[in-house]
Amino acid sequence: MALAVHPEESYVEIEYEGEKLILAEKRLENLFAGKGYKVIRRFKGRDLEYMEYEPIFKFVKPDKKAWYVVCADFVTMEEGTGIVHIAPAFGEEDYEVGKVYDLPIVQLVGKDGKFDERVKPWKGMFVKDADPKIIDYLKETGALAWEEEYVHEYPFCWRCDTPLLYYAMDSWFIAVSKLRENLLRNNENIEWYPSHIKHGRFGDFLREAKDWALSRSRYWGTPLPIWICQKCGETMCIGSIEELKSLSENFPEKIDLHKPFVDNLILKCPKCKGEMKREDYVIDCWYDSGSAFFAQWHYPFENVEEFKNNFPADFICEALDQTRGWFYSLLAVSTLLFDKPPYRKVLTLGLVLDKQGQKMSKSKKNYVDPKVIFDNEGADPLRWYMISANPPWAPIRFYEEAVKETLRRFMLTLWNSFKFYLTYAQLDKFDPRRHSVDVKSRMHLDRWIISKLQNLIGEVRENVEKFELQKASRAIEEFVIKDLSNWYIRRSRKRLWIEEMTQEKASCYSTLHDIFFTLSRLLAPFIPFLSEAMYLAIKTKDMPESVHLLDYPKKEERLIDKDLERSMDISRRIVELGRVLRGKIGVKVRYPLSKVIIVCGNDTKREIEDLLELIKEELNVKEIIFSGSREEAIKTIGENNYAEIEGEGIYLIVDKRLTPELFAEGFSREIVRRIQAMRKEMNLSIEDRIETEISVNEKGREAIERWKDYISGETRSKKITFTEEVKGELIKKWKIGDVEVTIGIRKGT
RNA sequence: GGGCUCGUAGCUUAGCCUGGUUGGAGCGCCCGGCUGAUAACCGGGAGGUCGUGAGUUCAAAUCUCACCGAGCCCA
Repeated sequence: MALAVHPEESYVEIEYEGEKLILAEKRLENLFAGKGYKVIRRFKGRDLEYMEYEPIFKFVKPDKKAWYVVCADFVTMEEGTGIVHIAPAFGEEDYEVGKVYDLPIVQLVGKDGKFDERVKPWKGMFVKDADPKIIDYLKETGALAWEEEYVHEYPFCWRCDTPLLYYAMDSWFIAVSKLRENLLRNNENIEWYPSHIKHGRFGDFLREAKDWALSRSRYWGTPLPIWICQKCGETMCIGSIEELKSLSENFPEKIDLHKPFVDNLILKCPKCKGEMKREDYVIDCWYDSGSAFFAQWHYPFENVEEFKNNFPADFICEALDQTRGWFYSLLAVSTLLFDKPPYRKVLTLGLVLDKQGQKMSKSKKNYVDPKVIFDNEGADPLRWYMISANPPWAPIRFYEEAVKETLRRFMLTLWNSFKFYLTYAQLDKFDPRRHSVDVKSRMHLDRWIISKLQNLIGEVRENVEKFELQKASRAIEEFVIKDLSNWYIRRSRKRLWIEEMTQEKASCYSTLHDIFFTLSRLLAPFIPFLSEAMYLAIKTKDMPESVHLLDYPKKEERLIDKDLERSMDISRRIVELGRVLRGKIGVKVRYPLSKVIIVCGNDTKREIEDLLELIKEELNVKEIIFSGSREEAIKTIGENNYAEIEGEGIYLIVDKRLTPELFAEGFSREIVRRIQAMRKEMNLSIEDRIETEISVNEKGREAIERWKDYISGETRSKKITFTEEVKGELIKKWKIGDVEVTIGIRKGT
C-alpha cells in the first residue's frame, strides 16, 4: 500500500541501461558496483515523502489514498534497496506506519493463508507457494530488477512446523498498560528467588507492560463472555451462570460453559429485546492460569472465607520460561481484580537441559524418558540429583549417569548404614522404648554424632528457608557419608559384636535410632519414598502411620557440644597422620604397634584425652604417650627405632619395631579376615558355626596358636585344626606377606 | 537487534556478596592399603591460562569495563 524510506538517509536517482531508478545511496555501492550507471540527482529520504508511484498490482481499489512514499525509522541500509514495501495487514511495523499515514488496510489473504478470489492469477493458492509464481510474473512484466536468495529467520508453528503468517486481526484487549504503576508496586511486595529476577527480567517486563491481547480464535475453550445485540449493538459482559440464565430463554438443565456449547444459548437484549450473540472468541488460556489463585476456590461464588484465608499464596514455583507466562498472568489478573500480589514468594526454577546443554523439549526429542530413570535408578535418586546438583534456579544438565552416581554415592550409603542398624538391632531385639539410654549417659562417640546431627538440622532448616536446597542436601550428604557411615558406624562396629546387651551397645543403638528417626523426617521432603521406608521400619505402634504426618525436626541446642566436636576433629586429624606414617614405614594397620608418642601442647592434650581409646583402636597401637618435646620422645623410643610425621604443629612419633608378639596378633587378624571372606563367599549367615582346617609354616602356626581363641571367636569356628592335607567345603590358598597359608572351612553341625 | 543469567580440573561443583595462607571437594584416572553393613572406605599421586583482554589495588577467581562463548526471554 506504500513504500517506506528512511527520512534521514541519502537517496539517489540513477540512469542505468536506459532506465531511471531510485535507491538508497549506501546501497548503490553494493548493488551496482562496477556497473555502468549515472547519478542524476541526490536527495534525503524525507524529500520523497508523499511521492506517488504506480503499484505493480491493482487487485482492489483502496478506500483511502494509497501508493505513495512514507518515512519510517526502521528502514535499514544493510540490505535491499533502502526502500521497503509496506502492507499494514501483515506485520506490526507495517501496521504502525499505516496508522501514522492513515493507509488503507487491504487484506487479500484469507485465514487459511490462501489468496482470495480478488487475486485472480493466484486465487486459492497458499501464499508461500505463490511466491515463485509471483516472481515469474514480475520477470515477465519487466518489473523485477533482479532476484537473489538469502537466509533469514522465520517463525514456524511449534506444533505442525508450518510457516506462520503475520496477519492483522481484530482482537479484544485488556488495557494492562494503564496498570503499569500498580503492577510495579505489587511486585515490590513479592520475594523473588533468585532475587535478580524481581527488578531484572520481570521488573523490566512490567515497566513496559503491553495491553493483553485476550481473544483467541479456537474451536474449543473458555468463551469470551461478551454478548452483542444484533439489533441495537448493546454490549454485555456476563459474569455468572445466574446472569446467563436470567437472560436466556433456552437454558438447559446441564450446561457446559465452554465454547462451542455455550453458543447454543440465545440471549435477549435487556434494552431492545433483540437477539444477542456472543463474540466468537475464546480467552487466552494464560488468563485461565492467571486466575487459578481464586478460581481454585470457585470464588466469589463459594468458599469466600477459604479464599480470603489463602490469599495471597505463600509460595509458587515454576521454571524460568514462565516469568512472562504464569508468574505474569497471575500478577496481572490479581492486580486487575484486587490490586494485590497473588503470591508472597516465588521460586524460579532453572531449565532442565540435556547432556549437551540444550533445553529438553518434546519437539526436539532430546529428553530422557523418566520411566527409564524410574526403572533403573528410582524416583528418589532422581529427586536427590535434581535437588543436590545445583541451586534450584540454575539450569541443570540431566543424564542417566548423573542420577546413577547419586544413587551410588549417597542413597546406597544411607540405605546400607540403615540396614546395618536394622540388622543388628533386630538381632538384639533392641526396643527404643525399653532400652533407650539417656543422651547424657552415652559414650563420647555417641554424643559427638548427636551434636553433629543437631548442627545438621539447623543447617538444613536455614538453607531450606532460603530455597538453597542444594546446600541443605549437601550438608545431609556430608553428614551421612563422612560422619555417620565412615566414622561413627565404623568406630561402633566392635561394640555391637559383643553378644550380650551391654550399656555401650544400648547406647549405640539408641544413638542410631535417634539418627535414623531424625534423618527420616529431615529427608522426607527430599526423598519421600526412602525416608518413609526407613520410618516404617523403625516406627512403633503408637507413632503416626507415615513420616509425612510428622513435624520437621528442630535443632536442640542442649545436645550440641562444640568442645567435643573440636576434640573429635583433632582426633580424626591425628588418626589421619598416623595412617600416613604407617604407609611410610610399610606396616599395615592390622599389625599393632607398641607405642605412639603424641607431641603437642597441653591444650591439645586436654582436648583429646577423652578420645584416646578411640585413637588407640583406630591406629592400632598398644600405648599412647603424651610428650611436650620431640627430642625427648625420640629418646624414649630410641634413635634407630622411631618414625615420625608432623601436621598442624602436632608430631606423631611411633616405635616401628614389629616384635614376634605384635606380629602374631596382626597375623591372626590376617587369618580372621581370610576366613571371614570365605564365609561370605559361602553365603553363610552371621550366626552359622564352622569348622576350620589350616596348613601353614612354623612361624604362622605359632602365631595362630597364640591367638586361637580369638580366631575361633571371631570366625565362629567350633574347632581349628592344623594339618598338611586341608579338607573342607571351601578350600583357599592365601599368601600373607611372605607366608603361604591354605585354609579350608565347612559349615558346622 | 535488546534484556537477564552463566563460564573454576576430563565431568559435577565450593569459594565471588564482604579482595589477602600453596583455589577446596566429589566422580573418573594411576599407585598402595582396608573390608562379614557398604558396587563402600582409607592413604598417596597426576590433572587448573579460575572463558579472553584491559583497568582499580601493595594484593584480583573475587571489584570495574570491553570482548568471546552458552542458555533463556523478548523483538
